[in-house]
Amino acid sequence: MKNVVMLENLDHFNIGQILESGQVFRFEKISDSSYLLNAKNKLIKITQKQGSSSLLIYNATLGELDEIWSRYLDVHTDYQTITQTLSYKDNYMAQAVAFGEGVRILKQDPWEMLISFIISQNKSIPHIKQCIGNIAQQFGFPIDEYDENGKTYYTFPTPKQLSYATEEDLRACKVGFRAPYIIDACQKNLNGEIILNDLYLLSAEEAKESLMKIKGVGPKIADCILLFAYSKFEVFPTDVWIKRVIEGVYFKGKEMKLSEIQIFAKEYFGDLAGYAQQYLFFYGRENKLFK
DNA sequence: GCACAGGGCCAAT
DNA sequence: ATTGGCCCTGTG
Repeated sequence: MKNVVMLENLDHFNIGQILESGQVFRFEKISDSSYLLNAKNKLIKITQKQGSSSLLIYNATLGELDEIWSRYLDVHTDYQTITQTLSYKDNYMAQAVAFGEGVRILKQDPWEMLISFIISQNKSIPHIKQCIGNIAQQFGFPIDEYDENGKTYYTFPTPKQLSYATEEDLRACKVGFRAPYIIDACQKNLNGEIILNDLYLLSAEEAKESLMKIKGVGPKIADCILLFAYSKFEVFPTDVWIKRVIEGVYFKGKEMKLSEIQIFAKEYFGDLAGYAQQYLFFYGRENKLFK
């Protein structure tokens, strides 16, 4: 990791909060201020000192910073307006934003998001990470060795690479009943039934409909893909955590249907729903609220 | 040790 | 529209 580049004057940017907010799975914390991040077929180390507005990215060049990482890390979005608008909504939202002041929504790879969130269903985050790691190790390419621990890291497999996996192979990666879903995603991708790059151009609604043709992709998983890969910020992925938070904060603890929560979020948060979801998720989960 | 839930979805009522 | 079952693992 000899190349290092620096990003300065970042506000509303906390790499720890960004990575720990449940949107990304291929990272590990290696010290109080450093993370290893496996993305874009590369392994980088990101260091941000406590409270600092600058970032060091190891194993990256200036060219890669411009062409890859500034977009991936969403450094050009103005979060001042977003956080302010949401904070004015209500007191609870203001607390959530204050707690997760440095959260940003990454622009990740659609294929990796598709498979990752198919795996995510009815699993806890550590388990999701483990399965994705297993799959990368089995079907991806090795990348740089990280010389501080001598461990080998792997790229996320392409659709072609992953299509060589049998159901048995996938089950060996501990994905369980999701194995046929992953196979279906590979097939629909390779035979052109779904062209992931085309979904950028569609509305969130159209793109969601398309994603849900894949087995194992329901409304929640489709919304996660739309938000974390396609930057469709008007969606509101509603999982058990968010459901409990919304019920607790906005409906006096009354049990609500998913469809009702979707309608509420769209109406209340508008085109910032995706950001709102991310702050609420991070706040609720880190503090084990409404459990 | 064992019940339970985990960033849900499918298939059968 | 509603509900049971699901691979597997960490937690209490």
